[in-house]
Amino acid sequence: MRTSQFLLSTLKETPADAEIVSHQLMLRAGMISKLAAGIYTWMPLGLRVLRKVEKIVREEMDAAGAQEVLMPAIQPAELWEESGRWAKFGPELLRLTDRHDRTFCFGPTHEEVITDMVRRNLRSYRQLPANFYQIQMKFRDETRPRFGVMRAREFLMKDAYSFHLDADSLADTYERMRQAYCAIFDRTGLTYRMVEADTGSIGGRASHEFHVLADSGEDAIAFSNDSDYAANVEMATSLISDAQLDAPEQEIQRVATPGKRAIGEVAEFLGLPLDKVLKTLLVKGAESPVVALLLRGDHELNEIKADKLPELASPFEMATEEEVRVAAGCTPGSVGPVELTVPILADHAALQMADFVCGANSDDEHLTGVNWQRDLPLATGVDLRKVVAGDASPDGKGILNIARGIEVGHIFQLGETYSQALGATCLDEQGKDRVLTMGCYGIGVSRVVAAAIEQHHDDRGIVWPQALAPFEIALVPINMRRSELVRETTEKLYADLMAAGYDVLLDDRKERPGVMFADMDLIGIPQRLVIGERGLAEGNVEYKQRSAESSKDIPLVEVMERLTAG
RNA sequence: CGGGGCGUGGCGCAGUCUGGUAGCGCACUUGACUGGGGGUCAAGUGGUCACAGGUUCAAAUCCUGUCGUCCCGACCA
Repeated sequence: MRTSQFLLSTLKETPADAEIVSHQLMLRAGMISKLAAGIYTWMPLGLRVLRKVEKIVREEMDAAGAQEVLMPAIQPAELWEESGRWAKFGPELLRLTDRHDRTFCFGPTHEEVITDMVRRNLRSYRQLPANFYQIQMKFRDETRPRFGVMRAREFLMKDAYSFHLDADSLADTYERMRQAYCAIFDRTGLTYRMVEADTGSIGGRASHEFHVLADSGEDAIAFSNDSDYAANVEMATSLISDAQLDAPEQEIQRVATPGKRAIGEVAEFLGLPLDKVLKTLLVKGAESPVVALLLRGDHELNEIKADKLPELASPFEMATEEEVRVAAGCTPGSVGPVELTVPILADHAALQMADFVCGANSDDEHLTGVNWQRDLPLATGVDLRKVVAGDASPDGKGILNIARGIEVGHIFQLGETYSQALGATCLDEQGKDRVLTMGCYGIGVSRVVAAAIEQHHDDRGIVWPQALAPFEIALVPINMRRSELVRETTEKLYADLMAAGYDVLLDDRKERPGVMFADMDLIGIPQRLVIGERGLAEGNVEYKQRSAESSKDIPLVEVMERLTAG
């Protein structure tokens, strides 16, 4: 491709409404163009990258035995009523009415459609297991679309659905998908982690998320420094430490803490570290009106874990100020477990505190020097908190680090939720009708593009991994219009590289070198060859990797082999 | 959903408070010079000032409403 025939719509200035670097760079590089909130046109440069991701995904899905289909973006409401999701889905579901007053939605996902396709077309266990995928635009009417294509309303997604007669078959395909996902993300050249994930309301046994690591990621991931263990922070279990409980040294004492409500204020006021202060949260209970949750002051409640406790109301909800007043007789800031008459659940770490501070169940007062067993009975220990960096890895190997990640893939075992609701069945070997069990596997294709930039950029622009780059090699001739030699050499190189199968971008614009360099850097072409008279006089061209600090001269005659060598 | 900001040429912004013929930088066009990291000079193109209504002799500017867009928040005691 020649720049003279390619829309290179680069900007020097950063558009004001782009918050994160991938969004800024995608706009500046001219990859995307905004049409409305969360809705973007993929321009030629951006589309090339999107297609690279798609190609990798498609190849690996095919290799893993999945069959490609393409389902409608517009889906009839009836189908969603059958699955029960027409009512369940909120305003995120974009609903439409056609001229005949029939109701539709723009598909945010395709479980219903695929299950319908399967129930109409699959009859026999001989056709199973079957795994279908598509790469398609979805629409979710997010409350607050942001970060460009990272969290867009319209986005390109690969979704796959597998169908099985039994759980073993599902587990087989699930494992195959897990491996296919690893192959896919390996090939992108991105640094990622596969993590254990919350199966959420959908249920099912196994669930893994794939996260591209980047500081701007919206999710926190905990992973061991000494094993393969990795989990969403929401999911990571905290190990019960076997450390001995320190013996009490202080007497229990009531102290005034006027106006100190937040745990940090109390600790600061008393001149104590956060981990000496016990945090008491009152939440709505399942059977009693409120339940107290105890955490060490420096730990945070993991609501996902709390939500799963049978003692608590589901969904998880904090008690109101009035409920706190009724149960503890004080404002939320002064609640403590001593002589509290509601059910108490304590995080394991909270049970190992000694001589700690807690609320006194009286406004503006706290207790110091509190100790388990002596001053109050040992509470029931549960896993309540979010893990923090430095915690022991739950598999017993190494300690946990925490990194930010961008969720780009999610696989999970769906079970019979949709096949049951829609009546997707097949005959088994005995000729009996059996409800199919399903797996579901997604990849946010357009999000991968943004995630790649979040992970690979510098102050000059994008630094594409070779596998995702819109072009692999940039040819930058210096003074092509004045020098016959430069022009001929460049044209020959261009033809040779194209013939060798490279995606090459020849910058044949009538621009000054600085402009060409800046543009090639901004759009992130991983390799660059500069052809100038100066170098050619020595028989050299200048080679530079986008990620490298400096360039080096290489003999023109060796260019082809040097590039092939990487 | 709640709160806040912003809508002025393709992009970034000034002008709004204090009403009086719409400006700057970048980009774009043409020419000259220049020619290895966003160059210089000159001449140009391009704007119903988001939209609707109102006040006024006069509205980008004041008032009312609508729409768009961005940010923050949705309760860790």
